[in-house]
Amino acid sequence: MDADSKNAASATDAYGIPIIPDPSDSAQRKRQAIIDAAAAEFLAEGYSAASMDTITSRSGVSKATIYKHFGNKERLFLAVIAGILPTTYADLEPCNSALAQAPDLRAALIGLTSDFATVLLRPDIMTLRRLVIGEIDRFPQLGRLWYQVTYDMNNGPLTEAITELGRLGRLNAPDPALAAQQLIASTVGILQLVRTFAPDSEIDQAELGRVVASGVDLFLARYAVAPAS
Amino acid sequence: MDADSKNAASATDAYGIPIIPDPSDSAQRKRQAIIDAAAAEFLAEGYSAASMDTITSRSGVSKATIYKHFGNKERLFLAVIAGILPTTYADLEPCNSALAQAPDLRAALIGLTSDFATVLLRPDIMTLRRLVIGEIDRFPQLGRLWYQVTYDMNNGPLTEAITELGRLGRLNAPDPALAAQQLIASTVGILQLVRTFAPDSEIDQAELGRVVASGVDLFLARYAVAPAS
DNA sequence: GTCTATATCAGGATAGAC
DNA sequence: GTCTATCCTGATATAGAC
Repeated sequence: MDADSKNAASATDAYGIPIIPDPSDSAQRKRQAIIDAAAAEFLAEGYSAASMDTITSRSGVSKATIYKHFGNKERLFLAVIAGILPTTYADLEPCNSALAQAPDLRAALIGLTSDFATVLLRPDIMTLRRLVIGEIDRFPQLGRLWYQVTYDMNNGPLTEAITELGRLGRLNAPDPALAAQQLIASTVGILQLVRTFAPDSEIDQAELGRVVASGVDLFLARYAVAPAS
Repeated sequence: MDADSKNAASATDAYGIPIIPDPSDSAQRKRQAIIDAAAAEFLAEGYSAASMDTITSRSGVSKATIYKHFGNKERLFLAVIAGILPTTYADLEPCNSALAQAPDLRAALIGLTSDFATVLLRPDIMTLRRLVIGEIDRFPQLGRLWYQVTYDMNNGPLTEAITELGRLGRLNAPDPALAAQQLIASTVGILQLVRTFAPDSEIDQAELGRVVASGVDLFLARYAVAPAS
């Protein structure tokens, strides 16, 4: 389709300067095709039942190429999961910074936890989560990676926000890290637990709102500083 | 070692009455040996990586016998897990009934959730839990079974206790089922979540007590009826 | 770097004697 | 009911040409 390494030596940019392509340009595309095919297969079948033959046919690349790139099945699996994990949580980033300044704290917390729940309950993320949990004993690295990603994306920023709200005199949480865990657990965690064992259950928006609101009220009943009334 | 079906026809009890043994007495013992060996193999390797050959050697029974008893690998797996699940939760039964009459509600809730946590965080139960979660897509029945067992053993009785405490005027929980989920989630759930992804981490009793107590305080801050003070 | 063709072996499952 | 011996498919991984 596009320029390949074969004719790359004669290609020039707008200034007539030869474009030196990454010698592994085609290799990179193949590498990505392998990763995509492998991800689909691993998510559908799990690690052990996944077949390198199936990954080979779906990727359109020969099996020998896969082994040249990734060495063996374990390394391919780790590369695939480690590549997927951070990107799935990327949707959660923006919602934390404004929390400390929100005029209506309850509404802000409900919005935050609802966003968390909506992302984390997505079927593809739940499937990935089940896969990682099931393979933790075989791949302990994935547990550490999962912990780091969820901490950086969820618990870490939330803990900081709770600390800041404490400084502002709006919350009274002696242990902000634990308070953050409690807020997550009593909102997202409840819904996640049910969905973990019931993969095909629909995400009922009304139930989501009800559980999340009740969890936020639980949190505020314990940690909110009573306004002058 | 012991009496087998071969010489059973001549065995008599204390009254001289011939003991008619269950014709499948030896078969039952073999069946149990298969289940034990299979449980060890499945818990160690997962479903797909578990080997019927390994189960065969460890059980001391021939492979053909295993297939006569259980038909195929899937049915063996389901029989094993369905057999283990209820027994692992049997340790939780007694602690619920006395809850409504406890003089010190906070202490009683801390004791209850501590017992829950101590059992559910046991490494063998965590391993079983990871296995079931990882195989949910292949065996949706296990998800329903898991839900039923945990509901009957945990959430159900706890919901009833909260309802009863509401009738007694000691709690004010408009949705007892949700309140029960919140109590579990913000105590056991937090510890379980961490251990799910960190299989080798020790269960720190001090941390357990701290998290459980804080979760109970969270629960009571929202639902306890203030005593006359 | 990439492919075709193949080595090598373990997997689940069964036939048939006893 | 139980065993021994075996079938056959599919698995991961590699050798060697281009």
